[in-house]
Amino acid sequence: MAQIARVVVDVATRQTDQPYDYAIPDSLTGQVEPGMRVVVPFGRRKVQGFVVALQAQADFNGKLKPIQSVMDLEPVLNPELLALSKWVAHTTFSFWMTTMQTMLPAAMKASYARQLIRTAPLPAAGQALFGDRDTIPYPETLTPVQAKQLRQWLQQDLVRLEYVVKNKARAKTRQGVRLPDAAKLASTAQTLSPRAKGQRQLLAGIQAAPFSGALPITTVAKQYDVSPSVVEAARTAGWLLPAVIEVRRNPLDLAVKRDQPKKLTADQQKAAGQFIAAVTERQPRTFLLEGVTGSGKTEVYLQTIQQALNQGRTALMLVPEIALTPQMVHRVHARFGSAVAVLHSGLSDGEKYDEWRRIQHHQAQIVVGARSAVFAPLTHIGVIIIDEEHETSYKQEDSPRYHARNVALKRAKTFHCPVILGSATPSLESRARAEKNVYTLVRLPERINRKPLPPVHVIDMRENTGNRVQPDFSPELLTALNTTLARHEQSVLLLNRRGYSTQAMCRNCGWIARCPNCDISLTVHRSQHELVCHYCGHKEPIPTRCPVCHSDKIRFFGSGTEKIQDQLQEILPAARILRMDVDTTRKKGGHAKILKAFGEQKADILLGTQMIAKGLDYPTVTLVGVINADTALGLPDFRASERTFQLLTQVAGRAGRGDKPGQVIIQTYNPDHYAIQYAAKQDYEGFFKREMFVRHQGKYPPYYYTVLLTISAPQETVTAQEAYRIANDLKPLLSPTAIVLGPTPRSITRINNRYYYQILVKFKKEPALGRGLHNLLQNSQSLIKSKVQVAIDFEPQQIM
DNA sequence: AGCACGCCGACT
DNA sequence: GTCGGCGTGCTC
Repeated sequence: MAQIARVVVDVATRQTDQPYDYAIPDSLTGQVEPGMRVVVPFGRRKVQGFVVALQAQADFNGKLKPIQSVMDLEPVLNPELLALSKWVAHTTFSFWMTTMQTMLPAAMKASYARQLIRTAPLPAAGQALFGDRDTIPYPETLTPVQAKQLRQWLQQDLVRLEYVVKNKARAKTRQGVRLPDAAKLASTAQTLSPRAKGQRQLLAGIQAAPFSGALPITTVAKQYDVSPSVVEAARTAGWLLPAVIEVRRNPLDLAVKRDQPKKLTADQQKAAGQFIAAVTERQPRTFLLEGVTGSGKTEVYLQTIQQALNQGRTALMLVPEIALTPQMVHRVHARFGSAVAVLHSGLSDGEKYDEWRRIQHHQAQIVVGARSAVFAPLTHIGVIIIDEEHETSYKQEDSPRYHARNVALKRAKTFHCPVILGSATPSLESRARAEKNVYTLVRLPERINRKPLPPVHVIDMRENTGNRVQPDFSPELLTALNTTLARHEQSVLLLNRRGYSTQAMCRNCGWIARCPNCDISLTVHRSQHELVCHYCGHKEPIPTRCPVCHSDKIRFFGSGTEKIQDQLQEILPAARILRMDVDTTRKKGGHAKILKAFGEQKADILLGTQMIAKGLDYPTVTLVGVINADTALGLPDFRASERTFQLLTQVAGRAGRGDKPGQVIIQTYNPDHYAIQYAAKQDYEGFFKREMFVRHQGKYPPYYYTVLLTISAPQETVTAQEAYRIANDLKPLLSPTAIVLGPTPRSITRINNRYYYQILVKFKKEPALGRGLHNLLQNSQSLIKSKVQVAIDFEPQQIM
């Protein structure tokens, strides 16, 4: 008989990252299962914990405390997810508790409260504190005098301190009614006042055609053609019984018009055929679907999903957050209706919780969502699709630093199902695996409409710099913008830099506005009348005089989207310009709103950061302009070329999707750079070969694995010291083929008054490294007192 | 993460 | 003497 529960507690630290044994009290026998949340005493407090196993015997040699209560009626993590959470924790060097919480909707994260309970009469000061209540929330602020008093009362047992674990997750409910038994209903006819006309009508209606179960008041009113207040009255009178109804907060418009599978082109058919066979035969294979923009990947996905459903299986489809547009969601929804659950950041916590529950209760067989949807509680998965697989947003940047692609591959192995990775510009890692036949390469080389890709002009911005009236616009781009405008067609302009200006500088003495907390200059946000730090969020007013030399010659350098918008408006006064960046899309739905306005042709030019490059599919766009293709190229990251190529290729694909021919203009100071050259030719395979050579030379992925250690502390000397110590501890663990770069200060060494140093390890095969890194974290406890933090990132996406 | 325990300097 | 400063170590 299992009397012991092993519980991982909600205290995310290295020391407590392990299961603790708890006794299952008699009152809870049979109610505790692995994967359930429980409330347990931990030290003096009460905390939430996850039951990870049941045992007959305790591992712990001491007195066990009992579980206080069980938070769930059924496990929130099924055995597959429980095992997966452990695997993710281990492979990403994060806490088990954290990975389990990551799998659940935010609404299920516990919140904690302390409360004071009066157990005996208190002196006057206590009366003031408690008033006429015996239980009060723990006061937010206490004066030293109050604190001292409270301590005394606690010691004298006049007051008790209690810890409460709160479960935030609540299904949304509505007031409803259900029917009493037939006899009661029949007797009501006599007791009802003759003047209660409405209630009589309702009663007659119900007797003629009774409803079953519980229905919302409004539904009943509508069904029997009475006013809701009549139903309300019937409930108050007691002949309709009150009921609480769980309603689904509804993120999808359920009244969507259903569509049918489309006829596939020969290429699509060939691809879909392979996927469908793999789904049917339950092969745990990974496909890399390399398809140019507009080649109809989505239709292939949808038909593959259909096959999974036909087989009685479920399907998981991951899409980058930014591409999870209403258009995209609508498409899947139109095909599969209410079998689809959508998980993305646009939903409220409550909505996410509801969607999650629908999946858990098998009411949804298809999940479409961003990164974290990879943990959706689906069972019997028949296929996993990752669209735009090269997107860096599939890697979570903070702990747990998991890559959705790796998690998907792991789950696919468990479920014996295929994974389809789709992209027009696959990541080098994936494309290289296809080269080695680890993945099966499938190509969709042509656009569905057979339209050629639009011509791309690369403009050398080094020429005629001095002569240009508008330093940010080449004559070619201006002409194209003008003619497009004249033809009443739409343009998309990409500038990967938000704000107004990247620098505010004094022309007299050279002073530059810098962030007080970070080693970076402040960005000018003119509409906000502020200087903003894009790293820590620090804000200050724009100075009118130089704080050093007091001159008024403060000038702004480096153009951001705000400034370009101003300039553009000046050059093209007639143009209606929409700006889309983090600043204009911060509000919920802001993103969709701008896209909708542009789609309805309420603007001529859409100017924005890289978010405009993804998922935007408007046939009316005939001009795509890239104002500065070099922003990403200059970064000290080995993926700079890959990023640039992907971004340019993607944004170029936005032009000429309709009947009218499109064109693309790329402005650059590096016109000869291969990333720009291959992007202009839309030649992925060419770029792949060239970049593979570069990576081989530099000993970078996909030829080598990478692990990035980031060491940070409030003092730079401490940070450097610890970084060197860690590097020295690490080196003896490695074989001679491994390469250790650093420690080096990060390019922005100080952010939010913490200094960052990093160590990059490149290796091919290091069996001892994983263990070594885990030990390192284990021992890093000693670093806590000097406020040193160590973060380990396996296969980092950002190396800066 | 909290919280207790414990060991030292500054006060009612 | 004791109150409270924070350094150290534990929580089944």
